[in-house]
Amino acid sequence: MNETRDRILDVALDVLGENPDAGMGDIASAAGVVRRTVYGHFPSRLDLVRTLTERAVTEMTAVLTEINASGAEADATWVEFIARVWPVAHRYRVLLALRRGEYGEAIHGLLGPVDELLADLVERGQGGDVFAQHLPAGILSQLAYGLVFAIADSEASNGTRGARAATITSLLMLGVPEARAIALVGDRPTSAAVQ
Amino acid sequence: MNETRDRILDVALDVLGENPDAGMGDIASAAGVVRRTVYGHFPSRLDLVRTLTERAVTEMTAVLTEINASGAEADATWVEFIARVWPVAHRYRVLLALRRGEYGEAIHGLLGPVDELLADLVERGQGGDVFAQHLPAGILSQLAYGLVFAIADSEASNGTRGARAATITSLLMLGVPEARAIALVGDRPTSAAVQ
DNA sequence: ACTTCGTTGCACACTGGTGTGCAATCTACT
DNA sequence: AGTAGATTGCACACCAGTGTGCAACGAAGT
Repeated sequence: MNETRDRILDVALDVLGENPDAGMGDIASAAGVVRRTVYGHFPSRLDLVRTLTERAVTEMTAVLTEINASGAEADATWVEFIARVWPVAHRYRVLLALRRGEYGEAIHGLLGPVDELLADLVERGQGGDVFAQHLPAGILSQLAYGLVFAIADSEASNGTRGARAATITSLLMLGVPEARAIALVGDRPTSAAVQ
Repeated sequence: MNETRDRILDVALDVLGENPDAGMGDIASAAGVVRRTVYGHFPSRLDLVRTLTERAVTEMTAVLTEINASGAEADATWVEFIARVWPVAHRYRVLLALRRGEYGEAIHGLLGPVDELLADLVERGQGGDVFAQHLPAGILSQLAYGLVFAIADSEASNGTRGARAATITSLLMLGVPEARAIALVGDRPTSAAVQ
């Protein structure tokens, strides 16, 4: 029923992913629809972006709270999180870009819950001497998942290679020793399947 | 003689740093000058941005080639580089934002030499088993100095604290063990002066 | 006083994007 | 056939930013 609306949302994620400054017209034609139609579903550009963001936040918080409840060590939890989020990270990478710029304020607000969950996780890791403590949890968590999205963006994201690279790199940055990091990702069925 | 021109450049770095989408008008009034005057010095917005970038590239390549010639170990060289570049990193953080967006192509091209020098350094470190090898040198170097600028941006950059944090964090990400990383920055007179 | 040069203050044309209004059309369902 | 809802095709007003043209102004140096 809302098939057009959904298609617009999907396509918008792609188009904005390639160029965060793309206009409603670009999105419309990419969705095989006329500009006017897009405005029929989303009264303003901000509405579109906001909906997109809400979607992403919902998905991510769901994954995060679920994994967090498993009670595993912080670094293992982090690995699990990246593995689960990775398939959509590339699609949602636009959010990082959107956070600066016109709608920065709005996006930032919506992303709040995710930020909090991640900061809590990192703080837990720091408390257990699993993560490094040279930076406050709030900042370190931002940098770490910013890094993950940056890798997802950098076209080194071919297949599962990117996921492994992103996981290891972010773990290193969080202060996990290289040997432990490799052991952690090595444990994972996902990466075991690679080559 | 070119005192106005210089002031415009300085101020433009500030203004664009806070909002990469700021217009010529914003820059002009921030420089205490009329929009028309800015166009007198820089025929187009791109000219302004390009000049700014060239400035940054010149400074950075100078520092990098000088330090690189000292022949120290790759990780020590990296530490030295961050320490030397840090004072201006916050001012030049715009470049990272500017790299995406309208003039991305042009900026990216100008930044080429810096990218190469950094990639070479990281590659050298990887060859000597000083840096991790889970990612190609080109990408790893980009991520590492992107990280430095990100920290410079995140207002955790109060005083010399930020420099220390940025150095340690980037070293960790490059695969340097925490103990070694701390020893390296601990050696530096700059960070020794902190607290 | 005269000239030069940078600066100013308009006015202007142009572009590209946003958001709206409305009648016409198409499609699906009954 | 008839109706409802979504989609289309235009036209429009509007805004913000860019870049230009030109006459006037002001301070410096000669």
